[in-house]
Amino acid sequence: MVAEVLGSIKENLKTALISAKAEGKIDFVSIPEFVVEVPREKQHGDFATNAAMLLTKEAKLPPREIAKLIVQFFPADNQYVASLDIAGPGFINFKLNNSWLYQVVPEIISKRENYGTINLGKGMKVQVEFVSANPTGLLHMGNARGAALGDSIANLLKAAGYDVEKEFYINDAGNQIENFAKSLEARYLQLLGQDVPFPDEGYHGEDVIDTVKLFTDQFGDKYLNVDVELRREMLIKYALDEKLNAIKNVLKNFGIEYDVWFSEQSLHDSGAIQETIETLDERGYLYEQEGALWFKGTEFGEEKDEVVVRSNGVPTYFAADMAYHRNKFKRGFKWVINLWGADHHGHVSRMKGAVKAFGYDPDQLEVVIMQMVRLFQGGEVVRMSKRTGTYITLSELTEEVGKDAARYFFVMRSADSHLDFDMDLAKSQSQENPVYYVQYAHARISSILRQAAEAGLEVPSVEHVDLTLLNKPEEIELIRKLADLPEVIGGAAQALEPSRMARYAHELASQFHSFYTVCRVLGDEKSITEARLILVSATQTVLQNVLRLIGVNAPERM
RNA sequence: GCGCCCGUAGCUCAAUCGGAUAGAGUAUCUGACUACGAAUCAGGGGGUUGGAGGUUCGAAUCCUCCCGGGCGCGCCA
Repeated sequence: MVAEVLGSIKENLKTALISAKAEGKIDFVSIPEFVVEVPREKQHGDFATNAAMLLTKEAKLPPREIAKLIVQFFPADNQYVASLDIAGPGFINFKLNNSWLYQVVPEIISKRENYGTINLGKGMKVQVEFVSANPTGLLHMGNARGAALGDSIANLLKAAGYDVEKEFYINDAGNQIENFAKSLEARYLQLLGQDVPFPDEGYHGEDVIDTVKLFTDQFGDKYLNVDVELRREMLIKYALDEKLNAIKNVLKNFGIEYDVWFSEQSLHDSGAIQETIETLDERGYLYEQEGALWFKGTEFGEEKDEVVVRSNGVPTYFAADMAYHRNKFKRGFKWVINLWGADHHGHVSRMKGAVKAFGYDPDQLEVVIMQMVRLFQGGEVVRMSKRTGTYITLSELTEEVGKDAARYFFVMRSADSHLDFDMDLAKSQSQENPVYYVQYAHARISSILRQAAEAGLEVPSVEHVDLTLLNKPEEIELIRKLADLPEVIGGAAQALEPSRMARYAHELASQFHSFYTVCRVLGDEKSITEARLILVSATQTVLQNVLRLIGVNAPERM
């Protein structure tokens, strides 16, 4: 509905300018890309445009003069616009009549869980890859942030009409896997009473010992006196499987299901890496130096070239990553989105360089960089270190804080700001905790509808109710908020910013609470009760839709 | 040293393509529960947007320099 209103205003603004030009009042070649938006200040009307100011240079007239002309020539028959005002340096403010708002409510009631979706993506194939942690340990707070953000971004893009696939890239190859194998081996031998040193660069976490215990429960000392290679192979095979399953489970408990789990090792096995290297070589982007094979990153604006095959013949992680991204584009994704931690930001431009080398548009690859998470507990920073094993895992987070609060906290902040995660606040079941504010609004609504049902009052069907009875400021404002959802989803999807949805959820809840304080739903006048029941039901739907996008539950009681 | 991100109210953060008087939450102060859930609402105070220049009708936003914090800069991933 907002889209229709905006469209009609934009159209009429253009008509006004063209009419003014035809009358010789103003001269310009083309109409600039002006915006019609909701002003920050309510007193500036329902919508405002900067069109007049943008034309200043070209028309060689002061902005307020142009604004006067626009107002003068603005078609009088626009069904939504009640009045126009010129304000400030040359803004034109529109005041609307409320007719369009009363059309929003039935729209929500009829679309229900689909209200808010828009067809921005037109079915474009998009891939969102996130978390993609090494299967050598447990997921930590950083992974958790990536999980919450990535899943919400995927949900947003789906709601905006994209054809989305969620993918987890399993880093199950390379040096860290060998390192992991050595750690497992050391723990295994230690467990069997051997006095062997633990590798310096090994994985010190307790969970590695747990994994080896499980292995030993099953196989005992079967691999004590065998070839080192075989022992490591069996250990790593078992451990990767076990770790990956653990990761899948933890993410599932966090409300996240992937479409594809993609193994790095499979790129080695299938020859995809070799093929990628050959392709780059054929195109002349590789050269040999000091026994290694290098990618000419500098030809794509990089600071330096990168090794793709080491002098020992083993391809680097970068080689695998190139093959992986080539594979993504070969699968037909038109928009490839990666969520990376800030510690990987240095890889963005070289990955884009690689994409370009394959002949794809580097802009089709979009890397969302998220900054580090700092954990606070008892007002103090908790240092997290994988080496020493002192870190909060995602499963501990889910258990202690709960999925809803945790996901809300991660999504609440934009990805590129450092996140201070306050454990105590997230855990607290008090008014300080923002997630309850939103959920409480939903619980309140559920309670009203429950009591209405008990009293034999069902939510009536819209066509039999006079919605214009909803005319108090709190009611109008609430409907207004409900009307914004599609636009908010569109903006958040394009900007890849799920934090906007958390903010919207909070604003909507706030508007509902204000309404609730002023307007009694279950009252004496039947016609008003009916209209308000519909409004409340519509609000419930919108709250549910928004919370679903960010993976937070909408409880009926709390 | 070079590159990227960040610096906004006491604290945690917004501000969508450069727009109007920089907004929320929290903390603090004042007020509201004898009908739908007070995990709520209404209101007050709180700012040189790290600093200095510049660009223009207009800058938290863009440019230059400086200060402070984080993260990178490997034949690791």
